[in-house]
Amino acid sequence: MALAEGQSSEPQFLDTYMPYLLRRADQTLSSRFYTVLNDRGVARSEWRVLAVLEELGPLTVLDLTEAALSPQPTVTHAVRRLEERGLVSRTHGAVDRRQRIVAVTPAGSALTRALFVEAAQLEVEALADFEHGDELMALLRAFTASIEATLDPVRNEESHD
Amino acid sequence: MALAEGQSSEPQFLDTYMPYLLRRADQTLSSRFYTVLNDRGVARSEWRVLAVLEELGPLTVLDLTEAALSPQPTVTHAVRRLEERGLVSRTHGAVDRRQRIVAVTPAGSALTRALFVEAAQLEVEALADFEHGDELMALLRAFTASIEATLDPVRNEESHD
DNA sequence: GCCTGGTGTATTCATCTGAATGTTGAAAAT
DNA sequence: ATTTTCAACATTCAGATGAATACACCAGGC
Repeated sequence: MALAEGQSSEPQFLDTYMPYLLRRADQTLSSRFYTVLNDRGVARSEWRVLAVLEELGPLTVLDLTEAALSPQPTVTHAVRRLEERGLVSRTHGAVDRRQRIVAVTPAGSALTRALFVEAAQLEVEALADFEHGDELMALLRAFTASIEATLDPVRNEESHD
Repeated sequence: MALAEGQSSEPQFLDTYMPYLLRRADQTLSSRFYTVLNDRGVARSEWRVLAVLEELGPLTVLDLTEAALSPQPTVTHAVRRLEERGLVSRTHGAVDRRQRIVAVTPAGSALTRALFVEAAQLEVEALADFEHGDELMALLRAFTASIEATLDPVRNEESHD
């Protein structure tokens, strides 16, 4: 990949552009796990829903949307497909009948835990040669919290009710 | 968001799962810029192509695929759409006539530089309240390099020819 | 009760994505 | 030169995505 002619005006944009660095790290790290998902016939949006449900327990669609970092229609579609495969169930909310409470079924939980194991293995391998994994995680959590505070300075409390 | 009943078996998977932390940081950080892209009618895959071309100069489709972190068909589609809008040009490779050399046009360059400005502004705002931006970036670069070395231990050299 | 405004979820539909495959050209072997 | 093999890119097509919108239900005022 030979370098080009002019282009000295924007010498180092990408190398100091945080979203690019984050995405590049994610992409590089996750590529092998995406192969696993493809082999299991699980879309990435479905994996995100399953992982969050397994981790947090039954949730409404809106809570799922926030936790799974996905738009609400994407979550609804993913949940429908997962329900058709018997991996999650949907029940009407008791207090608010508009809400749909989504929960993993035993089959869904088994699949998700199996994926957790594979994901954890790949993570261990990836972090084996890297000294500062804990430090990086701590910085990422702090960074995310910082941005959320900047974007939305009002509600510094969550799930307080 | 009340917590659920059982689920103490996997207490903290997501909070120590690097891809989730990376994605969460990216998502939170990039949400406002995605609004900018939507307003400009630029798909994310197109933005990635434009940004890389502006940064690195004319590239083949394969080099674009690597740099833009996108699958080859996605890049080809994005390039076709950008060409239809007059934002990039495609010429045949001189040495290898299978190759297509993709380059930004002046119009594409102007648009991309405008997007760079907006992206940089949002980045500055996001990093304003965060002390360890440089440290985080350095760790991300080192982490990505570490994974790449793990995945592909052979070629420790790139663009050496 | 009946509106009216607001929130949670589903649906629609145009578009994007990407796995699989095709096409074209280069390179090596004979 | 012809064949074979491989690499670069394009195309196809089934499915995923997500903005816009519709629908269903709740809550407050009357």
